Amino acid sequence: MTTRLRVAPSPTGAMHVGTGRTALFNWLFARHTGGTFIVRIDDTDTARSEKAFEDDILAGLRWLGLDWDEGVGVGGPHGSYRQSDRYGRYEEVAEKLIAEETAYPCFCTPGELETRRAEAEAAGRPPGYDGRCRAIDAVDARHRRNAGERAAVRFKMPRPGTTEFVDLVRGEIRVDHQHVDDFVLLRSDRRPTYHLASTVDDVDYEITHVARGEDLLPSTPRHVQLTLAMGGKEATYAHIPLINGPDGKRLSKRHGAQGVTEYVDAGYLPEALVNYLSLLGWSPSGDASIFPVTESIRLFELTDVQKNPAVFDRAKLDWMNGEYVRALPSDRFNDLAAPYVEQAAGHPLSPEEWSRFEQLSPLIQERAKLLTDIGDQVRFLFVDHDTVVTPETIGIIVSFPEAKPIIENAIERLTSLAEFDHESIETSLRGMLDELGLNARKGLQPLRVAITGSTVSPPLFESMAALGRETVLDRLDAARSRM
RNA sequence: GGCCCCGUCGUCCAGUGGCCUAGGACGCCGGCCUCUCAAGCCGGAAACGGGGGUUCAAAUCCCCUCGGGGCUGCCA
Repeated sequence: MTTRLRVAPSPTGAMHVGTGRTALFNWLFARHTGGTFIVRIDDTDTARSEKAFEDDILAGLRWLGLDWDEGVGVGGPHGSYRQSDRYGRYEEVAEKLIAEETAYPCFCTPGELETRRAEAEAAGRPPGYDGRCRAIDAVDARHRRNAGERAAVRFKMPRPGTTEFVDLVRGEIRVDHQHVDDFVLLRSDRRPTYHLASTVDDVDYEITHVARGEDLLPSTPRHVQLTLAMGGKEATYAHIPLINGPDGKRLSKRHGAQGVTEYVDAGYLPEALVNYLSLLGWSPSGDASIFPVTESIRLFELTDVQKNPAVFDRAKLDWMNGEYVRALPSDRFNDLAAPYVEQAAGHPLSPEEWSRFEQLSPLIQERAKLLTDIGDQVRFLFVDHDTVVTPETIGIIVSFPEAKPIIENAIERLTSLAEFDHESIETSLRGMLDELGLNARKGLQPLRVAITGSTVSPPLFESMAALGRETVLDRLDAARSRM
């Protein structure tokens, strides 16, 4: 039997990293088993669904490299893969269940339900639906509906009864229907609820494995009973633990970035995020922590997924991203860096400016954790001396002992250099250090600040070579005259 | 409140009765290297929530307890 898995995001918000991880696990399992991965849009919440969110989610999936075989945008044998296109089908199922008396019309209004819920809670009774309309005779109910009375449709939860199923990550689960109320299938405006739409689609699309967030675990009995009532084949379930913030609470806005797009913008590489996410709740074996996604596909099993929730650790993601950035082929790194370099420069780069960057690029690559780190490291290459040699930087320069002789000596030596390359500069300036009796640690800092405007920079000799003699002397000169 | 799920270093994982004086990774601390910063190298602190059992032997099995999370909508 070939596996069919789906991810069914709801376009009521931007794509969350939790959605990304759930999608990743579904995708890994589909790829591991040679099955089919499907993307369906759960947009039955018409009030909150937005096309822009759908676009964000699809873009996020693509960015992560989670390609799908069937679904929105690629089509397939099951129609549009967008629930708002399938209202007719959901009504059809609901009516069929009413006819078979496994569902019934409910004439209670939202207001009535609300007051009864409040009463039940006050009295210490379970707040779920009390089943009032379940007792209405089917013929009477039909007359009332024919007469135009508004009704929702509720599922007749088999009672007494229990649902038992084997969850791939949690093992055997058993729930007494006593604790599951008669949930709404179709709203009184004829739109389906999540439970109906999702279950009907899973049955119609012949989904074999449903891997989703643990928050859906309590409603799984509803889904399996509904599936059975439809005469469908039960899927195998796997409930994946949620991702928490550092405080142990469900990951949310106050924990910082939670949208996949935010990670794109923050300069993360998709391979790094995928690698990191795959490790949240799962591990390939032993000690490996950096490994290609092909390795995850090879080894992934839903049964190996962790039961307990994981905390999203930004620091570890950052480290991992650095690993991936350093591992990039240099031309690939340059391509990725280009927009950040231009942004730092404030203008499109001329070929000459680009070659300045390229000279330094390997050293930048080693030092970048995030792509967004690049700008600050290269800005000094493209600005004029007034931006670098400011009153602030002069203040820092003069705070170093011997700053003045260092700068004067350097100007003299660099002016007379035959070749202005990294080796010549280094030889020359080390000669200066000897002459002044200074070690490199102390003696080079004033120059670094005068050249780059900061005490932290790429290696100095290479930076000078990339900048070119004229600019270097210009900055040193500006520094000397302002001290 | 009720129902369900979960509980190994700060964090993510390994560990499925003896190989555990509990292993790795991130982070943290210290050192080395070093022109700053990274990277790299070396070293260190750091956990089986608690209590009872079962067993020759328990992080691993059972019970209780405590703690955390989820659900409890005509949201998904």
